[in-house]
Amino acid sequence: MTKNESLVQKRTASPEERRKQLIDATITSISRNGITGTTLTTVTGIAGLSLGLVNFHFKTKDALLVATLVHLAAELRDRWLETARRDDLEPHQKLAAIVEVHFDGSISNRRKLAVWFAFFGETKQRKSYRDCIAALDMERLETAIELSRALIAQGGYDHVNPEGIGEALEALFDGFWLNILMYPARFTNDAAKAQIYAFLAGQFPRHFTSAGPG
Amino acid sequence: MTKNESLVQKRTASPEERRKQLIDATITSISRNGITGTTLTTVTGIAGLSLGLVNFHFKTKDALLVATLVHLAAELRDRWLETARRDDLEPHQKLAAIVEVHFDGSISNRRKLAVWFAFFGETKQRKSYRDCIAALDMERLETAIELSRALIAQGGYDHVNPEGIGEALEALFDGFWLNILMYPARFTNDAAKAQIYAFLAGQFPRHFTSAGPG
DNA sequence: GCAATGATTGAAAGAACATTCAATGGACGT
DNA sequence: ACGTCCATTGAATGTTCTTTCAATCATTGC
Repeated sequence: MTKNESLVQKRTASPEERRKQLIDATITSISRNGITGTTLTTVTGIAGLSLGLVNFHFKTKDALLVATLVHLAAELRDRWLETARRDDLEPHQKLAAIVEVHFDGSISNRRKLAVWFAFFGETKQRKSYRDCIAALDMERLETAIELSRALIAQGGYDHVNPEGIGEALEALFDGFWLNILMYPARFTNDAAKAQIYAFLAGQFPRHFTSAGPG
Repeated sequence: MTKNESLVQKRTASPEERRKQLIDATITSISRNGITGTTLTTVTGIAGLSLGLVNFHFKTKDALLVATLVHLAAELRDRWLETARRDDLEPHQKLAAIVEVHFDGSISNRRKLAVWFAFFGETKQRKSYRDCIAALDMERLETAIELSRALIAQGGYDHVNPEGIGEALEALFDGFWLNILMYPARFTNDAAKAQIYAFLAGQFPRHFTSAGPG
């Protein structure tokens, strides 16, 4: 009795729905068990689906992992590109918007960060992971360099090196992410933003204060 | 014939020697194959030893992995503590020395960085990894904060937050390491040092220039 | 030389895993 | 109501990997 507590989940769903559901379960599993401890059994267990479904919707386990990374990468890219493309913003406001996106709680939380670093750890080995992340990182790096160049022209910052700013921002994004993942009691999204603004204020004092875009 | 090209390796060696040799092979294997692709067969194959030896010198595979991380962590800690303890150096020189150690080629190379990030990716799961790294990171963070405090007192930097400097340095170390691992063509040890000095020059202009300690 | 001790080997056992697939079930059009 | 199509299930398969262990070998002390 009490057999059928239906409405919880329909037995069949569209492939897109199931794929999304399995990707979501993969994120949860990697954040809980690491990539080593993530098996098709843990993923389907979390999703409440049967073992065989992964190989039906994705061909292989590896394809599921790649799809998971692509999902996260696309989500992040969409979010920051959205603001970088607005033409009602000044360069320094766009730079600030990119910072805000990277430390927004919907992007920068331990569940998702655990997945990023799980893949970083495997990166040397898996070319497909590399390629997927590299394109996004380089696009972001080039964007930050362009915005820095515009700022240097605007503000007469003669001794500032735009490539250096871009590279330092990449390092700060990844570095704060890692520390937020590992030491959440000590490192928070707000503190990360504050430190990055302090860095930018040191380089572009007429456009940034330690509190944000000036 | 040509059976015995001896002198290459004695058949038996001291446990310490073998442990060191196996840890070294583990680093190589993780950097080549990732942590997922690292098996006792790949490790012993690289070391030129037989499969059973790992379980003789370490009890389990997991113990070998932990020992590998401990080895790297101890190496790094010894190196930077050595300079941080010297009493012939000024605070800003000690800070600079810590930066130099972290981006010295014997510490910051892709072979070893791959191992660090392989473990970071697994960190949430494996408590022993966490503990081993956390102690080192916090010790380094507190040291940087202390040095910043001394610098602030010396230089009259009223608006600088020492905790923030320490946290930003942690992020910059990890972030540049990750980018050196992933994009060695774009990110180098020298460029990382230059950017970190630029950051410090922004905060402590009377003690640092973009070229290093002033 | 000769035991005795400890290191080394590799085959075998046992566990965990990805993948396959034949059988089942449900939704939807007619 | 019925048939078709596709999603779903989970037992079975075959592979890979860690761990064990009995046999072998080298070294060291006597």
